[in-house]
Amino acid sequence: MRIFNSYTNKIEEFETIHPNKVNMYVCGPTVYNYIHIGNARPVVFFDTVKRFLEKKGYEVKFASNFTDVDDKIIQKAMEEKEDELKISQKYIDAFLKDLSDLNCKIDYIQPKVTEYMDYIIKFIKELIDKGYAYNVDGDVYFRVDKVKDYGKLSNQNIDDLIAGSRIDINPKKESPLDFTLWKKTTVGINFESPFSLGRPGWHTECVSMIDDIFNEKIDIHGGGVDLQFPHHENEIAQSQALHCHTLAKYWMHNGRLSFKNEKMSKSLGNVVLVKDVTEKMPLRYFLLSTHYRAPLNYDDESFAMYVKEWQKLQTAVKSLFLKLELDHKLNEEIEIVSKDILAEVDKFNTAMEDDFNTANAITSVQTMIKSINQSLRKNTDANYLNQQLKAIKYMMEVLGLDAKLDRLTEADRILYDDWQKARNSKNFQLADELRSKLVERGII
RNA sequence: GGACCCUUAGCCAAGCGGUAAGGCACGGGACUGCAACUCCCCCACCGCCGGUUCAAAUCCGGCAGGGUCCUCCA
Repeated sequence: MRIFNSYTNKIEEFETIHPNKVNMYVCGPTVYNYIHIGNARPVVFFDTVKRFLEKKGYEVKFASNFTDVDDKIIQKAMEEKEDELKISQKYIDAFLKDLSDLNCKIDYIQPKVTEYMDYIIKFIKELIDKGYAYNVDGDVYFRVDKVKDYGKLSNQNIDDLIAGSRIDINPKKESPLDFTLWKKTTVGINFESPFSLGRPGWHTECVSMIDDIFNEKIDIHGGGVDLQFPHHENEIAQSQALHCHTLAKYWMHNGRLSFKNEKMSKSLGNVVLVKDVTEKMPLRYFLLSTHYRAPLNYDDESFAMYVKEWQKLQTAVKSLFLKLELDHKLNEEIEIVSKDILAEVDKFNTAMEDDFNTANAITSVQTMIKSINQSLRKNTDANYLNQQLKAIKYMMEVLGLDAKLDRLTEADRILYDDWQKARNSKNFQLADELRSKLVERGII
């Protein structure tokens, strides 16, 4: 398996640090609002990565944080005259709901900044003790020029960064590039620390959590490209300072999502929230339709295409499942031995192993769909149909696409029989009534 | 000002030196009680110009257009 490593800027053979074990971390949301579909891209993508690694037999330890201490949350809390923790909890719940709707597994480790305060403080203290951080009147900054290779991940050199720096000059900092580890403040939620009453800086949160949860260099660190600089660069700097390593062996960054070729942002007023998109599976399908590193553009016209494709996919899988059920021939334990099906599954896996090329993997899904429809037209034997079902289910599980295949109840079978009888006796009015019942129950 | 990326049919999108995957739409057939679904066929010389090569969408150079990062942003 090959993965593009943003740190080295190369496609590399994937080798885990420990045999058969993958430790991975993805930067999670700052919970001050509902997430939009751009936020959903890394979530869905890395969920897919995890699914595939697990299918390959890796034991995956996956963590993704909730930033529940942040200026934006404080601001929101003041606006809504609500307690900050309530605000963040509200949006954590909403986030998890969106994830479930997008069929993302939510059983991963979910650290919150508020629950990690002791550890974060200890982490900052250690940086100060080792001379990598300094305290100025209660504010603590990280000394960037003490770390060599700063800028390697985002491929920028320090001199250019300083020259192009548009950050307002902060006289407390030794260098404009130094970033905040601890901010002295009494506004909003704050915590006691040896430095001052205040709260931690964003860049130190993830790295502290990783340090505690994994206790060593991890295999994969993921997030959106926009986090590459400065967030991930700063995480690496802190890790270099304390542990002399780059925090993660493979750094993975997904490309941005735009809306009608414009940046999706609140200021442009073109934000599409996940909760407002009713077609959740098509959304997931859409998010995986382009290679994760490429930019992805959302507009209603192209999204409609994916809605349609999803329906086609779902129809085929449901029909196949239904046929086997009605014939009492469903066999989920079957082994795939048919050469053409094996070849397609193989092609699918090859695409996924090639830096998670979901776009090409989806091609295999479509090929399977076509061949399923073909065999449903013919009188294909149940053995082959069961193998096809097994193959398509495997692919859909990896991609996290759920067609909701429920076993038929006795009542369902009777309903279906009655429908067929009505049709055969040309009682079309009754047939149509029964058909709409079947559709309603999601059977056909 | 610095760093970097993209441009493939009407639309979405693979490919990454060996002669254009796939999907949607369109058109032509078939199936069909009506709907829907489905099947078969058809559908591109890869932004423009030049270079390297036996061979280029794929490498190099120039031009045009679009975008990203350097600042909170997934």
